[in-house]
Amino acid sequence: MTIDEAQADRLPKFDSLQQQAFLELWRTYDCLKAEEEMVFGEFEISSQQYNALRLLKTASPSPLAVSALGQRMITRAPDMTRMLDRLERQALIARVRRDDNRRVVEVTITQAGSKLLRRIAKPIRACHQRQFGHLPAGQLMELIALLRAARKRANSDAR
Amino acid sequence: MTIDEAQADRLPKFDSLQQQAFLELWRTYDCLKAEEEMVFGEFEISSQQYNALRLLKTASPSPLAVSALGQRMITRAPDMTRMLDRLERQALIARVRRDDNRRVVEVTITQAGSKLLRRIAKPIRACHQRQFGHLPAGQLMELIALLRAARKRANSDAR
DNA sequence: GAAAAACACCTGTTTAAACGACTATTGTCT
DNA sequence: AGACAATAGTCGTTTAAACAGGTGTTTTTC
Repeated sequence: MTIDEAQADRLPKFDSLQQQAFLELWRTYDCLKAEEEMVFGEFEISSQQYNALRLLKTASPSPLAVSALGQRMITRAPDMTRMLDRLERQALIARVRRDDNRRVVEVTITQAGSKLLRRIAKPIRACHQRQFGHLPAGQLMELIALLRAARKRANSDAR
Repeated sequence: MTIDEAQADRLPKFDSLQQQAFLELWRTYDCLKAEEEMVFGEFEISSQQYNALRLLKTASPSPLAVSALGQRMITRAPDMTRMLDRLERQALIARVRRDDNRRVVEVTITQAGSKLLRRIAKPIRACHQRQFGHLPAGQLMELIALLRAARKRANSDAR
């Protein structure tokens, strides 16, 4: 082992501020996500699926093409098909192939889907309330602004 | 459909601040995570595995029991065994069953593991620099503080 | 107007996550 | 000492994520 390696070997006890920020983001997200997923779990749905249903609900009564839906998802889903398969199996969405362009499949939320969304709304709101309710509105807005600012660069040149 | 349901049907265009905060957290995390995973991908490792290696490095030269390692992971891993299997297959860690308590398996990072950690250090630092470098230190510290504050409740009564 | 390119989605396959049940070892209680 | 409970890790199985390649459809190009 060279002297350089020996030096590099002792990792800094405190990471850079940037690294620390990422770790805190990770930890916090993970913590809150776990709680959220427990709520979704009771309704036999994943947060991704919930996200998709919400997007469909917002679009309704218009349908959304699979690709359009995919682009709007928060977490990029490389396999929309099978995710929609699962939602369809639960009768929460419906798919129809468009007639004037038979390549695209249009997705709509069903009544059952809307109903599920309504049933899940309150528990989810309560969950977020538990998570962030103890922070005053000013701090929340600040947090939101900072998170947006952090993403701004990433959105502009990367991705 | 009842009148109540019809009302509940139109979801609010703007969610509660709490919900908005969670969404921003999700989006930001997802965005940054994706970039980080590309870096890890070049080294054929996942962020979870990196996390484990770092913990082992911090403990070294002492070993860490599987359970101790599991508890320190950021994202709770319900299957340490197979994750360690993969690291062991890459010769990045070593496992030895403890003699005075043959139930526990002690894990140590190998030389190859340390070396990988050293090689990956710079690209990762650069990644976080790209992600957060454009924010002034004051804002970063504020972000860190807010993220910690958000977690505080979740840590105290839940989990 | 036929061939090639582009598009939108689907499918096959490999890999890892998740959940429980299971094995081996140690500690506790009478 | 022997039964019972607790602990530490492993393994089996189901389910979903990821990636690449494939199919049918439309648009473009010559």
